[in-house]
Amino acid sequence: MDTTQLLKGVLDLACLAALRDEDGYGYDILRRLRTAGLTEVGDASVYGTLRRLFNAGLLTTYVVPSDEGPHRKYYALNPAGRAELQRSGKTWHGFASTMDDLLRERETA
Amino acid sequence: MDTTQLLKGVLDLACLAALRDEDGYGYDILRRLRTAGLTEVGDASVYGTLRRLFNAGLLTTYVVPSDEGPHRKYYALNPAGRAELQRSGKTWHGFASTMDDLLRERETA
DNA sequence: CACACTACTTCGCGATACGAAGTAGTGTCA
DNA sequence: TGACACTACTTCGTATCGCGAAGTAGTGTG
Repeated sequence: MDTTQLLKGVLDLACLAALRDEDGYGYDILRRLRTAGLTEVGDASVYGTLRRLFNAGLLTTYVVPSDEGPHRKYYALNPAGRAELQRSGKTWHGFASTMDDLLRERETA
Repeated sequence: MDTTQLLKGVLDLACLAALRDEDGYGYDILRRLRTAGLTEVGDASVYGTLRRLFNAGLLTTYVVPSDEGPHRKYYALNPAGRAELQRSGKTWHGFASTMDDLLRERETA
């Protein structure tokens, strides 16, 4: 189900969104998400999600050696990833506004 | 973690919200949620969630026999439930706006 | 040389939403 | 009378997912 994915799989969306404007590697995306406000995201969750998105054919990947530490596995959105980002972004907004309706005082009803 | 609960357990919030203005029994709450827009919620999920909320001490319950079918197990918010509704409602809004920020075009950055 | 930070992987756990199936009461329609 | 549909709830097994813990490995600092 789509809704099922949404009820939990918000991290997918978040990772896709974090990659929209710029390629990034796992550790960096982790920082982006935490900076953005998802302060409690675990590192393993992000790495796992990125791998899942890659396996789903939504991301491309390439390894870049780094002078200041271990190599970095970069991820980038491919067309399918962008499509998915847009699609599930819409789903999210729909879901969020449904929840807002539910939470809004129903005095007017 | 709180965030963990949020990432998936939105159904809890939805059920609490559905009970805010009026007591309800499972099947009815299922309809409320579906009417509200959560069209794909499974019945077992709702029943399970209500039982979980009850076990967590957030709901009271009472059985009412019905003339037009099987008995109905009503649930009602108790003070703890109302507190939780408000608390996790806030958490939800915070989370939702974080997601909106992430999804919003970051051109201004 | 110990430690901290970066960067990623693997493993196992717990929570949970779901589908399927079952039980049971009422009403309808032939 | 019997088949069926709708209401109302329960139980069971499954899949997914986010997470913590642990491990590997490279770099820089005290």
